Amino acid sequence: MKDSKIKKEHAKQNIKLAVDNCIFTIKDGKLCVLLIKMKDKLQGHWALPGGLVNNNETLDSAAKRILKTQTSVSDVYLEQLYTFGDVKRDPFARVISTAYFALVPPKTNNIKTSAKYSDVRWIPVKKLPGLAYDHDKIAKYAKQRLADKISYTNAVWSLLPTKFTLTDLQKVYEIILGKVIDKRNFRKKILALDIIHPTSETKIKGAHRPAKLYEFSSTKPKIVEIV
Amino acid sequence: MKDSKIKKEHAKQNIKLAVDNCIFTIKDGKLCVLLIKMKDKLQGHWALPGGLVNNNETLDSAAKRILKTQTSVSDVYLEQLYTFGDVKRDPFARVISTAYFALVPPKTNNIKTSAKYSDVRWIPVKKLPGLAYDHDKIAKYAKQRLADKISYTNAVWSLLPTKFTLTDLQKVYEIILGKVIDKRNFRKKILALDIIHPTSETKIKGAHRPAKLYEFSSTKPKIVEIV
DNA sequence: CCAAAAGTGTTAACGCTACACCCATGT
DNA sequence: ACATGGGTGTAGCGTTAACACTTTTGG
Repeated sequence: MKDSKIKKEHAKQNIKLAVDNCIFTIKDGKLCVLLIKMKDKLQGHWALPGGLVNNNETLDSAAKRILKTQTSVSDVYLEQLYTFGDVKRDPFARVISTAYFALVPPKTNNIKTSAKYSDVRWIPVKKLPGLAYDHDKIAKYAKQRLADKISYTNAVWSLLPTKFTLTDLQKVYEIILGKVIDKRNFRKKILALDIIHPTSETKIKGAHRPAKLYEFSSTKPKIVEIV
Repeated sequence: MKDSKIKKEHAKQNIKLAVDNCIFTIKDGKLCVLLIKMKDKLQGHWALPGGLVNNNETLDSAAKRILKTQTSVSDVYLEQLYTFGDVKRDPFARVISTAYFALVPPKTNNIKTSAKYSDVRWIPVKKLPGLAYDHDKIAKYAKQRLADKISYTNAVWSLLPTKFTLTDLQKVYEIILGKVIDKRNFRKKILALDIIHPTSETKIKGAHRPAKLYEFSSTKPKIVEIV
């Protein structure tokens, strides 16, 4: 009895290590997550793009490599989110997964399926299908982190094109935080922070006054109180 | 050439998964970290208590088990910190480690070395020796998280005995944040938050007015703006 | 009576919130 | 001229930061 317990504790570790990426963008005024559709096991299910870590790469580079291989998305700033270690999170094997998340600008539409999956798509977070493994949990966690993050950093820059109007910017905040924001207060605050500045260009769209286009002064990560 | 690369990528994953715990307390007015002194490999070096995850346990329970086994510390709320995945962080093998951190009250002095290590001790963070592996990095990260955490939650309760004076409480904040705080403003703010309440007891210590003893109204995690 | 820490209020500056109208454009 | 979204200011309120003296005790 005692022996078997000791034996169990000292059994050779047989755990696989994976990363999963939760990538957000804003598309058609909606917050979307990048999902892949699975082929073999769990066929037809949607999941976050993820995979096993190679022996000779860091976690960060594994996340980057897997994202690129599975979806063709590259050059994004991936940030580690959390490591999910429940014993049964993967029904086929013991796999622990470190989740990463990132924000990409809306133009990132050059997503491509790899041979390993049957589809890649941006899915609105409000219409997420049930995801494979514990990816629902990961996505929920990531969404919360996103809301926190844009509230106290300038991270929102990576969800916008290089030039944008103040209304565009405000909409991003409203979509992610899920609430309406007062236009005058928002502008006052964001301009006072000195993280964006106007360009000489304007955006003409429809029968109304053209909007001034702004750009971010710096895309270096910066802590600021925004909302 | 191309073949060897593909082979490498598809090589069987051979990575071990560990947890490391960064446990804080306040001792003699100093912020301290719980360290173990190593016996075999890296003999004589200090390190955070850590070890490999078992096949049939979650990450959280691994952290708890390892902390108890190596130091006899139990019943603490461990929170996941970050997962460190550099390729060379462990010079002997490829080991990825998920770090946890926790705060314990100063009375936790019943720490005991296990046979596997030669010592366990509370070491002031200001006097940390160079630690084994990448544990310096982990400890630094944990210290930052601690400062953040006590600033916007009631987590500080787990660093104090059940009854404490307002001066005790203020000292904890000053030690962790590394700055002096105005006594009147601090008291006003902390009392307005309604997370502590006075008891009928006082603490008499030395030739001066006795201090009222307080307790926490709740030890449930709670988000509050403190400093 | 002296030393040592406990305890206690007020004021000024700042930031946040709420709120409504005119502007520039295309049709 | 009208419809549409762009753009702007202010007043009241609450929060924060700065600041110094009295109280209670033991020796």
